[in-house]
Amino acid sequence: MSVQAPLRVLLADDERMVRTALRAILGAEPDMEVVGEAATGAEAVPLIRELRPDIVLMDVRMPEIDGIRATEQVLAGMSGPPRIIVVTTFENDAYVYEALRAGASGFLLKRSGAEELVQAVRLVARCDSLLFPAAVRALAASHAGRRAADDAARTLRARLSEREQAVLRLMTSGLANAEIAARLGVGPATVKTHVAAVLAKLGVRDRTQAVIAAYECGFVRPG
Amino acid sequence: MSVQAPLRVLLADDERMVRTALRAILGAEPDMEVVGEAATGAEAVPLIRELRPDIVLMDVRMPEIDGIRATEQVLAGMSGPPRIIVVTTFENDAYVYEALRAGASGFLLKRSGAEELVQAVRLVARCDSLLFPAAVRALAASHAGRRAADDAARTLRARLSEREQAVLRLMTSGLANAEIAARLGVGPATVKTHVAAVLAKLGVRDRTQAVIAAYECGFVRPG
DNA sequence: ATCTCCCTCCGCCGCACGGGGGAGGCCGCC
DNA sequence: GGCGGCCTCCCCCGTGCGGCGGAGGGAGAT
Repeated sequence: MSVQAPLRVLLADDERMVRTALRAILGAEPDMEVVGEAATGAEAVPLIRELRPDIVLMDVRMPEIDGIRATEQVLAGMSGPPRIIVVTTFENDAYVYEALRAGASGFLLKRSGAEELVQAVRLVARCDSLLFPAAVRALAASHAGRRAADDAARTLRARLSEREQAVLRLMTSGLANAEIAARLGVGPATVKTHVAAVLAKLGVRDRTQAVIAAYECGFVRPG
Repeated sequence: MSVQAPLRVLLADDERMVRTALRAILGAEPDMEVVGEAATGAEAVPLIRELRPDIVLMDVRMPEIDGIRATEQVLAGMSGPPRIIVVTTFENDAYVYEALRAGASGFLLKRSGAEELVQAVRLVARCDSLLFPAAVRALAASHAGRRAADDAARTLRARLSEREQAVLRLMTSGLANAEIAARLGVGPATVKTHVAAVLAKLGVRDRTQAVIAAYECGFVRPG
């Protein structure tokens, strides 16, 4: 149950060393697999269409077609497109904004540590929210944010069975397992099973993290 | 620790029977106390200023001054004003909207059951968010919503000590007590103490409910 | 007909969590 | 000086939670 299919990641960066480094970091994670590399935006777009990775780490500055445009093209021309994390060196607000407008699911700085990178990939894969550098949070209120959140909620709904969604919803109401069982008219053991499934599918440790994920994904909305 | 000072509630409704009913319902709760009643808006405003209740249940339709205006006047003329829940018979969107504009913290229908009523009072007392009837949710994205949420976050910040806020913030990151302890550079026992304080002050049962409250209050914002 | 997924439920187990109660040091307020 | 709030930390204890493994039945796909 914990050994789901690994996350298939594609790297798009013009610097070979960066790609090597990313591959090393992500390859060390048992649940991730780098399925392809591209050195330019023009290379990346068809490769992504062919390989259909779960996640793309997309550099902003690339020859021929930059990362923002490549993101646009990928998202425009695919059904069930991958989640794209835009990677850049500088905290340039314009880039962040454009990346969001283009439909990127995440934004990451190259100076980020390995741990942060891995976390970001997992989080985006889990619910494709866009909440990494603080800079993004401020902008998230705009259109791009809403669209991405709705999108996230949809994919989350798709991944969870109906019963699991119901359980998650009740979890986000602060109910304990026994209370959820009473509400749904099933046994406590059944609820435990569903909760375990939700935790596994969301890739989280406990119910608190599940509730957080539900909020961050827009699966539930705060008042 | 669970026996904090009871919530001091004031009732403003022109129908005596309604007041009696509300008093009966709220009086049955060990943590609530009805400290006063008013039959008109004109009566209510000075009474609220004098008694300084935590919560006001304010009817919309009242003689002399209606509930909306009374709400405005109370909030305009007091420091540390009470949280006002506007009560009405009909799901009239205009009323909801006006109530929010006036600064009400909650909106409740008279047809609500006793359970929903006490829940609403507790929730508003806890974090004065505004999320009861589904009708409110739709409007909450507007200015009034933002303002109230900011307000809520402020009062929440005021109630929690600095350390407690830090702990709550880390809780909303999905961290366990031991991890929080590591981040803050203190012992696990200390974190447990802070967590217990947060739970008590928020009036919730466990860390999951605390995280939910934090989101609902706008203490943390989703991506 | 077989396979897979979902829903239902069972046991066992370890542990983090939360409740209760206590304690010492620090600071600011009255 | 005393009192209260905050931060720090300790004990014990019960239990809800989550991990692990198993099981049966029903629906739909191929």
